[in-house]
Amino acid sequence: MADTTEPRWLDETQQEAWRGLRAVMFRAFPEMERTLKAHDLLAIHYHILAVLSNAPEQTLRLTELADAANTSQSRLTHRLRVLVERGEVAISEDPDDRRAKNATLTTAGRKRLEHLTPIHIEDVQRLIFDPLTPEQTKALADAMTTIADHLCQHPEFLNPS
Amino acid sequence: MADTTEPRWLDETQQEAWRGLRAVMFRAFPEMERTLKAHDLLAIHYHILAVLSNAPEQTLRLTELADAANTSQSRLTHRLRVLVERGEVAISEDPDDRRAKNATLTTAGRKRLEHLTPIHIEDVQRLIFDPLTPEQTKALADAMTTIADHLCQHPEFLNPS
DNA sequence: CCTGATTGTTTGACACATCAACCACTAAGA
DNA sequence: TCTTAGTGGTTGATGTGTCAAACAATCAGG
Repeated sequence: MADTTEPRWLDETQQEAWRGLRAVMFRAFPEMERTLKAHDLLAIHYHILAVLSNAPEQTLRLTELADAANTSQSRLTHRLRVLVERGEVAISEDPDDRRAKNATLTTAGRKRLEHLTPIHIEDVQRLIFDPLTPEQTKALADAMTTIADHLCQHPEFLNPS
Repeated sequence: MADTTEPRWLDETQQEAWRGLRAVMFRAFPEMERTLKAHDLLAIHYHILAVLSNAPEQTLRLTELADAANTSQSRLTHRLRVLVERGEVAISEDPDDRRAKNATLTTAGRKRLEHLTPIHIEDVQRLIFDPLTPEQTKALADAMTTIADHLCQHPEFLNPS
């Protein structure tokens, strides 16, 4: 049966915000991806390395890694293969739960990350933050954090997941 | 030769903003895509229809359409095929420039869009705007517009393009 | 008019993302 | 300890995005 409630149309401000978000999403992110690709890495590869480097012992359970890298487990498995083959990440069985595995950043992985980080950060500054005043940056952080928290705290909002 | 200038590290606020942007990018957008997919449409298909519906005569040159939909021409060609097959978009040769083609929204396409828009808008509200105060929304629009303008006005910032 | 450069669009090969189905293991209840 | 449900992770088929290369039409110079 059809939903007869009136659609919640976007107001002027929301339309602006939404247009801008899409432009950033579909222009800035692919651009960063291209830069990383020139160094034989996908953005997701980079983020896997980055997330691991911030983890205690440089190690994370795969499920946590997938979550922290904003990706699905299946995608993580697929992309991780390359990093393991290159010796930049090592996988080990978890002693406490034999279903689980842990991923650890290797020395080679760390080296790779340290080399790439300045390059990637420069893209982020150039494409995202350069045009913003400090006040705009602060406001952006505030809004994005609010949205992100809402997304993560209400996973039931997401479809099959 | 190595670049010896110090990398422009992200400060605390920038890191927050960047983390949030990535979370939204990699959680909210795919979620919207899933909703549209349940209606046999990719997000890009939806946006093609939406952009056309706002164009004068519901018609746009393919290059302009690609730009307005934040996508590459090649991707546009590929995805347009489906919409043309379904009779939701019509392609016609441009009389003035025989290289060019124009895309027009058909009645069927318009119907399709009108049906889908409330569904998609609801996702946008739910996943993006619901947790924000009007002030946060305004600030978000301001920041995103600034970034997006900067991106579009400096296409030379983008790689091969 | 030629010529070369540029613009508008299409094509095909390949790599990647997605999803559902799957296997292995753990946990909770009877 | 059997059973069933749930969790952690992997797999493979399928469709999509990307890129470089192509093509055709126009434009600018000589």
